[in-house]
Amino acid sequence: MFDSQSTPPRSERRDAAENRQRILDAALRLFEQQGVEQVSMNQIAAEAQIGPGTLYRRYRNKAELCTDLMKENIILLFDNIEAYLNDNKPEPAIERLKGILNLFIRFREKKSQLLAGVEESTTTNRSRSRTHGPLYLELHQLLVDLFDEMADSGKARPNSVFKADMLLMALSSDSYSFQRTERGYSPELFLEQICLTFDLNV
Amino acid sequence: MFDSQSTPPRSERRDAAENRQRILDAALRLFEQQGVEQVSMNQIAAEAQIGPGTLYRRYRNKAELCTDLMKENIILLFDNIEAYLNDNKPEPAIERLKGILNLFIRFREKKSQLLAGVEESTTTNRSRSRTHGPLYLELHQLLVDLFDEMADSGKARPNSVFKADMLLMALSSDSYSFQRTERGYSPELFLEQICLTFDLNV
DNA sequence: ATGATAAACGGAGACATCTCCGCTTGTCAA
DNA sequence: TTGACAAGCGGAGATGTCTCCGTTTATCAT
Repeated sequence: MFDSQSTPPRSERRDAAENRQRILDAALRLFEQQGVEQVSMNQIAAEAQIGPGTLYRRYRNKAELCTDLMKENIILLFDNIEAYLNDNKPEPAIERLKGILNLFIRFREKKSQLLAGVEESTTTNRSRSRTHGPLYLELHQLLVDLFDEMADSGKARPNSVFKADMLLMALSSDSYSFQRTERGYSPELFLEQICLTFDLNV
Repeated sequence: MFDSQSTPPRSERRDAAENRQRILDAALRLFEQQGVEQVSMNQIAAEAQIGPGTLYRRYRNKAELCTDLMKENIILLFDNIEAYLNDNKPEPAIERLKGILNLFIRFREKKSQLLAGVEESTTTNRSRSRTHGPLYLELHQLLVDLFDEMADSGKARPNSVFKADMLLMALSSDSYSFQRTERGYSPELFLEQICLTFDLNV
């Protein structure tokens, strides 16, 4: 699912592989020192001792780089979710949904900076990086399935795709960090409010 | 409410006023020709025949410039809303809320480009232009009041401030244009889905 | 009028994004 | 091996954002 660029069709050239690693190392180093936000593509190229062109050949923007850096963590997140879902099969869909939201919010807390980097969408970028990344798509599908399951044994069915879109919007870096910092919500209170607002209660 | 920079404390210098007009004219011209997105601050400065420094002195970024260009339209929007609220005092709060959402969506349709410009928030910009502009704040207050009114005569009360934040998030340029273009919703269907999702029904 | 003063100007320049294209280098078939 | 060639490299440069600061200019009290 997430190996689309780490395992290209036919073997990566040796020098290219080395540069990839240099980039990843350099980025991680700089991100730790100065914060994701503050580091420019230029700096990363310099730190990795490659030209800007080489960097941009591989990653069209910082968001893609961050996504690559997060790959492992994203896989872990989905492993967690899968395990959670397996352990809680008998729970009602709504309960499992809450569980997933909880896992995602913890994930967001732990990796807030890089995750913000992943979702960063400079208006200049033609493609909607946020909504088209694997993280979004995968989560979206998960939510849609749960909403559909809830609707099956329920009454009226709001369009699950739309509902999932709105929920992910509400959980976006932008929204979440606004609520955390400006409105002063804790992760727990935030989740509670989300449940109230999106009608996710027993 | 919106005259904070068009009527400064003590009279604007004559040359400054002239430049302001040159900027506004130039921006409008270029925006029409090439689309808001495509026009750079540089181009605007050149077209207005002023230095970049002069442009940035007045508008810290394109979003501020767009806000200024939208001032009249924003005032008109709120006039419309006020009129609507006056004409529909007896309607239940939920009905009035829908009316407002409808007005806002029409507004968004009519001025989509400039409005996207207003909400543009390059991640580099420290200040959250979207959530701190007068448009957001005013709308937010309106929504909060209506939610509070609904809660008065209702049962449980989700935090109105939070709910309003989420609703505005859902109505943001990002979210709206995604639903319009990628999900293929018409303005009417979008509104309907919003009502379903946020539990705004008779 | 005129001079003091603060506001406004403008453009050089620091730094960022992103592309283009000639050069280099790994790879694989022969 | 080796040679052809696609893949990869790199840095100059186009364009953009945004700031700094020496210079100009409008305004107002005198």
